[in-house]
Amino acid sequence: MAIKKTGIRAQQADQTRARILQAAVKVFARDGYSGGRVDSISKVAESNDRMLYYYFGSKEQLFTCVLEHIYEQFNQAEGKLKLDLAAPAQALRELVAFIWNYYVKHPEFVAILSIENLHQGKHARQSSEMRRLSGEAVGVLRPIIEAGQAQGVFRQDIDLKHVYLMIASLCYFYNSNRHTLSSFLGEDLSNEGQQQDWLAFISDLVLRGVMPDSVSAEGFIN
Amino acid sequence: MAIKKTGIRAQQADQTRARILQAAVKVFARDGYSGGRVDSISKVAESNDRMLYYYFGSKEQLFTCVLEHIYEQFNQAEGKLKLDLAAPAQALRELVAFIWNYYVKHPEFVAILSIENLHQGKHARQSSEMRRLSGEAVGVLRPIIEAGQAQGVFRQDIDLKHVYLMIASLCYFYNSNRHTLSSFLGEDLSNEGQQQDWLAFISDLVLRGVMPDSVSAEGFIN
Amino acid sequence: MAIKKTGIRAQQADQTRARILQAAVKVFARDGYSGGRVDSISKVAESNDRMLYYYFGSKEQLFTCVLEHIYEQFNQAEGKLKLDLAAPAQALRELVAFIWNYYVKHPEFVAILSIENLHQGKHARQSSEMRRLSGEAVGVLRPIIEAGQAQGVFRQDIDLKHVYLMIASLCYFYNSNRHTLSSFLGEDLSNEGQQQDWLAFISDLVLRGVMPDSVSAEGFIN
Amino acid sequence: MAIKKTGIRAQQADQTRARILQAAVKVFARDGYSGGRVDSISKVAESNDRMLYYYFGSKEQLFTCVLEHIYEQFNQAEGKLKLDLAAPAQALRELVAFIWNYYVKHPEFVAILSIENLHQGKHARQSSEMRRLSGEAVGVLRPIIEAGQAQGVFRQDIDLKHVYLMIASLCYFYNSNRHTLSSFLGEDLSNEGQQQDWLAFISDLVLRGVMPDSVSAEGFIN
DNA sequence: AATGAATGAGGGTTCATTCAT
DNA sequence: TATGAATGAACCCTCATTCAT
Repeated sequence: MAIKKTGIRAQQADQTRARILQAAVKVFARDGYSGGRVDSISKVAESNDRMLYYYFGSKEQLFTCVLEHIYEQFNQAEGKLKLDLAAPAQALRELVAFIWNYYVKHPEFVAILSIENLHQGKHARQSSEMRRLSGEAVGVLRPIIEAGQAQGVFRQDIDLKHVYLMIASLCYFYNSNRHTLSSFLGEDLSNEGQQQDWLAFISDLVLRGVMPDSVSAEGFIN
Repeated sequence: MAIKKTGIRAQQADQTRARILQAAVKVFARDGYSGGRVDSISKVAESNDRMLYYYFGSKEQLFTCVLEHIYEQFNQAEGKLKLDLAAPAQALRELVAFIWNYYVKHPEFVAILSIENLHQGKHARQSSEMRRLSGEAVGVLRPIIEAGQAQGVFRQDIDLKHVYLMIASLCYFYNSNRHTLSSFLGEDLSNEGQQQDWLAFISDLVLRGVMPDSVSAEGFIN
Repeated sequence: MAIKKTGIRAQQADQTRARILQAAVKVFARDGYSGGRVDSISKVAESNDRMLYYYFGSKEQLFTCVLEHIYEQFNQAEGKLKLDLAAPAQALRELVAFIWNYYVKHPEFVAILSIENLHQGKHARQSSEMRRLSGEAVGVLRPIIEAGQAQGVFRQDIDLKHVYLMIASLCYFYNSNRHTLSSFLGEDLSNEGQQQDWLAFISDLVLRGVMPDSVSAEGFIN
Repeated sequence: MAIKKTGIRAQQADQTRARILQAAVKVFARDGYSGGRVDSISKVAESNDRMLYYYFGSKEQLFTCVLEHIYEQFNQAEGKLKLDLAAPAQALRELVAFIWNYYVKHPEFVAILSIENLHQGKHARQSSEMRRLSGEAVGVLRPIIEAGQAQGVFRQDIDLKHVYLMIASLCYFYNSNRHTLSSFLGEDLSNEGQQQDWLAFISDLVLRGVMPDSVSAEGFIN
């Protein structure tokens, strides 16, 4: 990896690998792990079964790579966020919006994470790459909270982990379970208006969650 | 179903059916839909493949029955809740606690719902029984909120659906994604202390979510 | 096994099992263990792959059954031998002739044994049935030798195992290696005349091997 | 081959070829022809699949080369034997001991020959090199027998081919089938004591096989 | 009501081999 | 000379399902 490959063949090889990986993301997200057929993946990738084993060893290892891949992509996107720590509440709102939008626009990210959890997180547990990637789950969140606390606009007794879970819950569940929810609630949660409303709601809610009791969420921001 | 069966043979038959259904809940929750083998189910049920087809027709129909079954169970449990509408905040806290505890104690409920969503809710959509069962998703929640609004302790501009989603999100996600979350956060979310902390946090948060801005959550309740 | 199966279905089932077993003998003998395709076997048996697994569990277990089967057949045939212990030399000649003829007429027996040895006898070692069947490898030979010793026509210092190995070697190798031998010796060992000559030779040789030094083999018999 | 290659590149090439050949001997002997994977061979040879095809064309041709190779090695070893034709019985004993020891020390030779016979000797038949190498299968044996006959210590009516087969049978079978034999006889034939006893036994037996009836085997030699 | 026997299609995986550089 | 990339066919085996009793 350190040494850059050159030559047309090597480049094509990288492309083949990449195509298979992307196809796997798509197929696993659509059909689950067991349901995701090796054959389907290689067809979507316009390659053949054998190459999948050539590059990834097995279906299981491929899934692990998929997991690493989607997480890396998420991390990259998150890394590009430019948040103004001088305005912690605003920064927090923007982070919530980012996460929400990422989940909405990347249903495969949500699906793959759900699949992995149905498998008790066994792939994530076995992957050292995953441990590296997840090292700073709260990495972006932490400075915001600390800045808010320093300014006195956030409560001092906040558990960072709780804030993280709160945001993730509110963004994830709506998307991961939108099908049964739409059935049960009798409303199409995929509708954009609904989505906007929900984002507004959780955005406020998160702020309420971190702010001192006497301070109004809306009031403060404006 | 409506007509009660009698006789030993009929009872045995019902027992066989019930054993298969419970085995299916267990196996699907553990292995997913594709991964859940008809064979495994009949073995766990101490029956044989053929009976599964005899009673349920197909794997797919069996899964639909499983879905209906777990939802019916949840509804029954929820129906037993005795909430004091005279104290809406307290009632809301109790509802949150109930849902949280139900998810914690019935991981198969959470798993099966996740599976169904990975399948785009197709079984739920096709089942009229499901539509009936889900008819009143917000049925328990509605009177609480209305009572709170009548008393002036809850905001008037609350969207019932948002409250429902908020509670469900905060209870569900922690459980459904606890494996990857434990990895990422570096803490075991299955730990009981962690669970208690989280319940306390979301319990407050939900109240903050429904109360007028100037009223403190803790303050009001106590 | 103890309870005799009845009914047409059960009989057909036994036949199916038997057909697969016989086909397996044939195919393994022809193509070796790795070379013997599950598919070929089920085709020869006029059945299908699935039944092979239904009855035998795996290719490996099927091979073990084949091993047991051919050995059982051999034992049965050997058991039918009626040897006159009053004439030990003659009895020994008849035993040699029987073994020789069995190997000639059952090349699959020879082949399967060779295959098993190329696999270091792992199937035989793991099969309790094989241990039972092989329990009396020298069972038929022993009384002959003891009778000969009692009559003073066989040497007293004979190692039963050596006699067994001598006979088996001389009968087996000619058949097991006839292809390369035919090439190397420039003569077709499958030719019946050659076979007769060899049988006569080894028949004498075996007698020479067990008789006291001063007694001529041919002389004594005639 | 006739023209000696020179230069470092050429030498390396020869070494690669030799490594592959030796690896093939090892792998085929261990796993059989079908079971012997091209991949395993190239790995053992610390080379790669492609080189195997570069040097040998195909798996089948490689096996043929293996066959030729092991036979050549045997011939070379046999050629180094210095036998005293003035003492034919002693010479015959030494030849038996040589063959026995060669088989014991070269189980791969025995294995590969067995494999080739399971394949009906097709590779040997197609190889002109094999025909050349096997040209004088009885080449070493013939002068011994003729010398013995001339001295009157061996029978006149001996079939050279029978003597060859007798020796080969008695040496080969014990080794080729030692796994099942050990199982069946309940004794470990790989044990050195057992081997020595057997060599003594067959050594005497072979002499008995070639000597006139009235002459004792042991008596004569000593 | 219950169950052994049977099946075709397809599961993940590996095979020997060839291409292109 | 040497090697990564690629392939189609076939491997052993298991799937959900149905038949016949």
